[in-house]
Amino acid sequence: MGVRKAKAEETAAALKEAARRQFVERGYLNTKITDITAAAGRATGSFYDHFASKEDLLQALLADLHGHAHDRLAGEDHPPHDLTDRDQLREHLAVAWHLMRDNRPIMIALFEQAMAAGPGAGELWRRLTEDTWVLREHLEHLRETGHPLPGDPELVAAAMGGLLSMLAYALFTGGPKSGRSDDEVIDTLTRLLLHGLAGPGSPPA
Amino acid sequence: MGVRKAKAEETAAALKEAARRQFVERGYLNTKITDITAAAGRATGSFYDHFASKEDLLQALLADLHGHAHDRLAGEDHPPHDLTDRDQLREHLAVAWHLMRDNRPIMIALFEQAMAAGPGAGELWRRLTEDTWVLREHLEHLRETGHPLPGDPELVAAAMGGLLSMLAYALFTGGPKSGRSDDEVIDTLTRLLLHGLAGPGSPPA
DNA sequence: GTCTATATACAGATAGAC
DNA sequence: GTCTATCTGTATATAGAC
Repeated sequence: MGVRKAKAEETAAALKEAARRQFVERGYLNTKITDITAAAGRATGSFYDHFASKEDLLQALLADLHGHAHDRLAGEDHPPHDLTDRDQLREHLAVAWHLMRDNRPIMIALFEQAMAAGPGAGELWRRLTEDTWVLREHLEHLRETGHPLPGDPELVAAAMGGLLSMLAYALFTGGPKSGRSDDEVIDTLTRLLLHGLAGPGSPPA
Repeated sequence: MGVRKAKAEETAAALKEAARRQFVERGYLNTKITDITAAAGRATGSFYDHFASKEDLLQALLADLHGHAHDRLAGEDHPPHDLTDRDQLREHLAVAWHLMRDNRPIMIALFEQAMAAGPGAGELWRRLTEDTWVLREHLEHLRETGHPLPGDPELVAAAMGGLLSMLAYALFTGGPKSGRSDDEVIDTLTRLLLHGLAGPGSPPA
C-alpha cells in the first residue's frame, strides 16, 4: 500500500472514529456532516472523498462491526440451545447486552435511522425479526421437542428482542446516573424471561 | 362562542386531524408543516395562526388524548392489582395495548420525537419510567406482601413497558401484513410475562 | 382568520485551487 | 488527497394583502 493510500485510510478511519463519538454525544440524526469533519480535524469537503453520505458511513461502521464479530465468533459452534435452562438463557442475554454496550454508536445510529425511516417502511419489525432469528430458531427447537411456548416463536423472539434493545437504548443514553450494573440488568431479565412475574415456585393455573 | 372563533376552532381541528393522518402515513419527523396544511386544505401560513410549531401541535394532540382518557377513567378505582394473577395481568396489558392502537399517530410521534431528541437527553428512560409508574407501584406492592420479584420494580416495570411499546410500534407500522390479532399478541405476552419461557409447570431451580 | 409571496436559515453536496 | 469557497435544495417562519 502506497503512502498516499495509507493517508487516505487514516483520514477515513479518523472520520469514522469521530462519527462514533458524535453519534453518542448528539445522536445520529442530529449529527451533521460538518460535526464529523470538525471533530476529526478535517475540512468539510474531505468527507465526500471517502463516503457518499452519512448513511454510507454508517454502513461502513456496520461492516467493521460484522468483521470483528466474525473474528470473535469464528470457529464457535452454535448448536440448539435450551432457552429454558437458566445458564444458557443468561448467556444469550449477556452476549446480546454486551454487544450493544460495546457498540453504542452503531446501535444508536441504527435505532434512530429505523425511526426516521418512518412507519410504512416497516423497518423496525423487519430488523426485530432479522436480529432475533437465533432466538426464534431456539424457540422452534423447543417447540419441536414438545415444550409448550407462550406463543408463536417469531412473536416471542421479537418480543424478547424488543425488550432488550429498548431497554439497552434507554439505559445507555442518559439513563439513571446512579448506574445499574450490567449484571443486575442481565440477572433481572433472565429471571423475568425464565419464570415471569409469578416466579419459579408458582403452581400451574 | 362567536362565528369567527368557531371557524378558527374548525380550522385548528382540521389541522390536527390532518396531522394525525400524516403522522401515520409519513411519520412525525418526515411530516412537514406544508404536508399538514395541504392535507387539511389550508394555506401554509394558516398553520401558525393556531400552533407555534409542529411540536406545539403534538402537545395539543396529547392534551386531547389526556382529556379523553380522563373522561373514560373518571370514577374508576385503581386499587393495588395482583400482577401474578393471570386475568389481572392480561387486563393491564390489554388496556395498554388498545390505548396505543387507538392512538397510533400520537404514539408514533412521541416515539420518533424521543429518538430525535438524541441521547444525552435521556428522554427514553424518562418516559419509560414515567409511563410505567402504575406497573411499578403494583410490583412494589407485590414485593411488600412478600412475593419475590425478578428484580428492582423500576427496572422490571421499565422492561415491561419497553417490551410493550417497542412491539406495538413495530407491529402497528407495517408489521406482518398477514395480520396478527390483538388477542394473539396480548395472550402471548400474558403467558410470557406471567410464567416466562419455562412455563407454568416448571419446578423451582 | 386566511391567503399569497417571500425572507431566513441551514444542511448537503460540489468545483476548483493547492 | 485535502483544502476553501460556493451552490443548491428545502423547511421554517413571517409580512402584508384581502
